[in-house]
Amino acid sequence: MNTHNHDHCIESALAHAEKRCMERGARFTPIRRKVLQLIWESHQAAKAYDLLDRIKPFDRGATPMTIYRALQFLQDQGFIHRVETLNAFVGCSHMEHQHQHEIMLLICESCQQIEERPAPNMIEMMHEEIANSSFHARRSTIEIYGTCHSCAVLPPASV
Amino acid sequence: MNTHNHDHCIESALAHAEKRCMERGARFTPIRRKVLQLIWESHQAAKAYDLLDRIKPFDRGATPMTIYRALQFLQDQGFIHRVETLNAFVGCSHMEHQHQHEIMLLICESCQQIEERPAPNMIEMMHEEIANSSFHARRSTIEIYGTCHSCAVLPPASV
DNA sequence: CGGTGATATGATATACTGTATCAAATGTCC
DNA sequence: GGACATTTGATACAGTATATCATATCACCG
Repeated sequence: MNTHNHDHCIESALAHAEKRCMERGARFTPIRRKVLQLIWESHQAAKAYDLLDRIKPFDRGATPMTIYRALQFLQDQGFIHRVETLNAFVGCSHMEHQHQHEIMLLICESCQQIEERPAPNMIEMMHEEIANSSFHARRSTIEIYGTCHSCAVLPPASV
Repeated sequence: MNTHNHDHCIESALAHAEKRCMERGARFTPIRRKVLQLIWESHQAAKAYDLLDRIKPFDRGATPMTIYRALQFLQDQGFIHRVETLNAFVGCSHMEHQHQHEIMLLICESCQQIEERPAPNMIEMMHEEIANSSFHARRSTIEIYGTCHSCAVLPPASV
């Protein structure tokens, strides 16, 4: 994850989002596009007020509402995930999937990069483990903290 | 979970906490005890500022710091869990366990009651699912939203 | 086209959540 | 009973998020 063409990540995410909006008749406005682009500038989670600071050079009148509205839209469309344990947001890297709630976020405590992974077997095991309490699960938030491969091998290269 | 002697829950939790503090040489001060008691007044998650309002009749000079310090202590001791998706706190009902991080919280969207359950198999499955990404997991937050048994059977009795 | 209703943005205020800091009080232990 | 650590008091402020009303833009249809 450390050695990749990150510009491609960004372009790909934006293109994918644009396509999805077309299909759904949703409006991928300049603000929404810019916020998504800013979020994708790294694989770390972006905080709302950091995004606000970073969008101001492009949108001088931006306020918290500007950001939170865009974030809400991007979440509704499944373009980003909220990282609950960080009060922050990260780009969704599995936009092609339907069950985007059945994922887990792997959060590296060393480099802060976040990897999204589908967790179908884990979710199935969860349903088994709650079966005898007769709880009907509808959605789940799964956030795992630890050390990513890169950081386990060598000191965190660049943050 | 709806039909139980809840006074017993509270007394049991307080007694258990007191015992643990004794063993560890930690101080179970009146403030800490009161906050834990208030949290245990229901099986729903308690918000910090609600706790503040509710402690004021007993501690007129209480401030946010009063609450947050007590919450920090109770968390450190493993007496409560933070519910990340709610910014709220709930009593820990498995104080006897050591691996108190390997749990999941089942949150009923109807009655808001929260059940804590150990999730050993789920955690093991998680480790399997992340093995090929060479991610080393250290701790996890798992919060499941859905419908509890009581609410599936009959309309939410009392909130 | 031009109107009309829905959607998006601007602008302001405010609510909610959580932490920093320094001083005073209390407990612990020799 | 004095020294040190822990807890609490008190004040300020940082960080996160939403409510609300006004204005602008878009989509669609007549």
